Amino acid sequence: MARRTKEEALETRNSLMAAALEQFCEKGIARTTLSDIATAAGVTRGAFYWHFKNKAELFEALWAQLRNPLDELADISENPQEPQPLEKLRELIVLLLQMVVSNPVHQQIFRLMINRNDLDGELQEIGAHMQLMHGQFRARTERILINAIKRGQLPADLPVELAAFMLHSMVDGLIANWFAGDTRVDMKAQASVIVDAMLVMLRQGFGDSAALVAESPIVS
Amino acid sequence: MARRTKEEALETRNSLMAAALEQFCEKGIARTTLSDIATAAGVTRGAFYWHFKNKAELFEALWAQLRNPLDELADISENPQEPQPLEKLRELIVLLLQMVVSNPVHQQIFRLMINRNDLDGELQEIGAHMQLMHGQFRARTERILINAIKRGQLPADLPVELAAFMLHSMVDGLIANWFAGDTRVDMKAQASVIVDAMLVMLRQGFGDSAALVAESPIVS
DNA sequence: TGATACATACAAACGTGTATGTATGTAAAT
DNA sequence: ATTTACATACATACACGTTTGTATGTATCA
Repeated sequence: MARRTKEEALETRNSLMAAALEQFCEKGIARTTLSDIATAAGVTRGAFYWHFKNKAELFEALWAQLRNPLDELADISENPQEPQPLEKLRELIVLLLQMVVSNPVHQQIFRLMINRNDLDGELQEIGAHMQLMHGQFRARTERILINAIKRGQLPADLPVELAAFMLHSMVDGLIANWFAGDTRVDMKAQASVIVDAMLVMLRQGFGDSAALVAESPIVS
Repeated sequence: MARRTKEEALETRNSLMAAALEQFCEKGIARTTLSDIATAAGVTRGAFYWHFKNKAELFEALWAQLRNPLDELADISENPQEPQPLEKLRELIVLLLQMVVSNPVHQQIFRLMINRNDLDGELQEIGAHMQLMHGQFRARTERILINAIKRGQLPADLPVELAAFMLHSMVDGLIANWFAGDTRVDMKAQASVIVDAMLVMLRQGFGDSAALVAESPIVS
């Protein structure tokens, strides 16, 4: 077979990207070959090289699509006038956790971000970009925490940098470990419980009294 | 040059392993070639193939050494008679965090464990083994939590599985994010503060009152 | 008829594994 | 104490499979 109509060509291009995404998530970017992608898409490498210069260009196109949901998510709660910043933060993290475990597209995004370490050569820029988004998320969390402090919803002496780092690390770890599959935890159902516990940590975990917790009996 | 004395041969073997470990941590296992290792060790691939069958065998030898510190760490607090399990858990996690940021050997271990996803082919067994150690750590945490509940140091209605999952995820995330380098947090100095906050979360984060935290003002 | 949308064929690079060469240590024979 | 014989500890060279990139062929759309 040979030349198709424009729509059919677009279809094969989309097939290539979809197949690539799937394989990237399964085996990682480095270990999926162009033949893998082409075969999975039902074409040959010829088709691939017609639509893309190389694997890096395809991944850039992929990432340009995939980052949209993340960008949207990031924009949700960036309002310094928000009267209930802590509640908004709660909703944001719950939403994030639930999306990751239920929405396959988001699963793919986060799988790629978790394995962003194997981005070499021309893909390093994208890896740096992921790193940047990662950092922006933390900065955003910090701003929300500061806003919450201003509004008396978090203690004034909360170490903001540290707290944001811990929050962010915990979310990352939860997602990564859920992906690793060593969990019998139903994260979709428990997301609220998880985030509530995190917020309690923010509100009561950093005072002077916190240091004595391990030694004393519970007060209930 | 050719045949050396036995001691010199052992030296080159050690050089190969040390060079390999360094490269593995830098570029990942998959992306370091046998030439990389040999060159970094100041020899050729001939020397490599004399001492090791292939990259997998070298990594197995490496891991056999590196897992020792982890095994020791795991054995520390496995005592059901421990009267202060929560305090022991606190010490364990603080120790873990501080070791990771200060001890280069432990850094290498955890770098390898974090990137255990790129273990393919013959190395999958080791990847599975790492996964297993990972799971055992969580099981151990669960047992400590149960012991702490028995001794009235944690609330009886604590969801043990979930709490252990969260603890574990947070530690993983902290280490991974600290490695990622996007942190101005001095984790060695703050380790105590971090773990104290985590324990507050365990003690007070899972009750019915926790769900209302985001909406109410702080009580201080 | 010419540009398009591929498939096919080919060349080059890279990494692995193995076969071979070789100088040296080492133990036994003399 | 030498010499001899062999195992050792590598370096070098080659054969192979795999992946990439490109060049070419070709049917079809427009």
